[in-house]
Amino acid sequence: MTGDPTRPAASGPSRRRGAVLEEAILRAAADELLESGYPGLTMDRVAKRAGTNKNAIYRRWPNRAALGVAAYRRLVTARTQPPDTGELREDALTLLRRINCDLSSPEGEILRSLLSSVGDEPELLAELQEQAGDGGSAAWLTILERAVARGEAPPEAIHPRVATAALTLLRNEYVTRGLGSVPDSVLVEIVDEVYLPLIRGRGPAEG
Amino acid sequence: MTGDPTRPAASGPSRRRGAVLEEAILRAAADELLESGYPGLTMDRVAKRAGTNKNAIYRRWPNRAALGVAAYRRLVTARTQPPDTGELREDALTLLRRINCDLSSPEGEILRSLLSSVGDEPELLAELQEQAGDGGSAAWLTILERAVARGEAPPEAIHPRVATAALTLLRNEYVTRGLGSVPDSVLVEIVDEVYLPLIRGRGPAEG
DNA sequence: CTTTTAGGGTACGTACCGTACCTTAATATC
DNA sequence: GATATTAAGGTACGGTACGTACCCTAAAAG
Repeated sequence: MTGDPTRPAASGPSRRRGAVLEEAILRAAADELLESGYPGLTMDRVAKRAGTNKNAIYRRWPNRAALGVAAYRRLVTARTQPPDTGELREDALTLLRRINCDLSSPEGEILRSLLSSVGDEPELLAELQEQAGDGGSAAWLTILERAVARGEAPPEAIHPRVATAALTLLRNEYVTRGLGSVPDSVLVEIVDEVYLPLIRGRGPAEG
Repeated sequence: MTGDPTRPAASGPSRRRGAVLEEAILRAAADELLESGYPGLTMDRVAKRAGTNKNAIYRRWPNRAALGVAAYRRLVTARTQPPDTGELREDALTLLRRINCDLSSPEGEILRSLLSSVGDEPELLAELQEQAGDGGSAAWLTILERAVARGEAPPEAIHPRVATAALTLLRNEYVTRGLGSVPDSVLVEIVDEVYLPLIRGRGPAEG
């Protein structure tokens, strides 16, 4: 095990600098995140894995939490494209299933542990939320707007808090139940018993 | 500063045992929680504050998280009695304001940090949830049932996930926004834009 | 070629968890 | 009342990890 693909085959003392080194550190940190989760992410191991030392890390990120957030960003590249099935119920379910899948994946667990560990650093928290939770907010508004255009939902339904209500309830399941993924029946229940009735209830009040 | 009110004025070597010592430890841990929050709760400091040593603690609780949960229990004694204003909207707002108050209190912050730190220990998590979040679930069902009895809400509205939807949205605000309390306008919005429309929408579908 | 910048190596200081070991006081048992 | 047992006190330790300091050296800038 002498060949380290991340370094140019130590023929001579080739020392990485700047962006190259930064990338190597982030790669190492992201790999550690995947293997051990955020609680298992240690500065020493990241430094070792990146083939550098803690100095280089602390020159770029002030502490472990900041590195964790930065490394997590490398893991989540996919942007959530809103589905378009022609029916609001199907759109909502699809979106919810997708998010459930994301949240129950290893990356999702990492995200959750990160979220819980940076609660006292608002900057990092905001950065995380930007990448994860609220990124989906736009998608929910989109499917709702399409439903309105089809006449499937009243225009009064278009409201950020309403649009993302299903997402919020799903997130709550994760907070409440701890580990593992949320069963599909719960997703269906959220859509049929809460989300759709809510949309309906925001229409013009019946006599 | 020689007088320590928690110990009988070291006249002779009076050694506390059993329940007395346990209470002293829990008091010390609860005080530390209030002063420094859960992240600042350390076994050494609790031992010192209780006038004992870590041995006595570890003989009772297996680790720091368990002690934290046990100590938190000492801080939350009040049980949530459901309001009864005669109107669903007022009941919901009152309940929501009460919970907002609880969550934004120092105890609420402790609860949140605890919740985030014991995510991997399902037993402790369940114990915490029992004391805090789901304790309110019954209250929400109660005010909803009363509204149904008054003819203010359709009987179909009685559903656990529906009843606690407002609570869930409020909790989400805390998770999303980090520190501080949630402004009252948000509570009103949750009730008027989500909770009440949801209740209405679960009535018999019009035309 | 010299100066500046930034990475490498390493050793610390500190904090904290959880454990081990022995001593000693308080209770239980005879 | 004497003795055995239980549990608390005191203390030191091993282990881990964060964050810092120092000095040396390679790479880039001038």
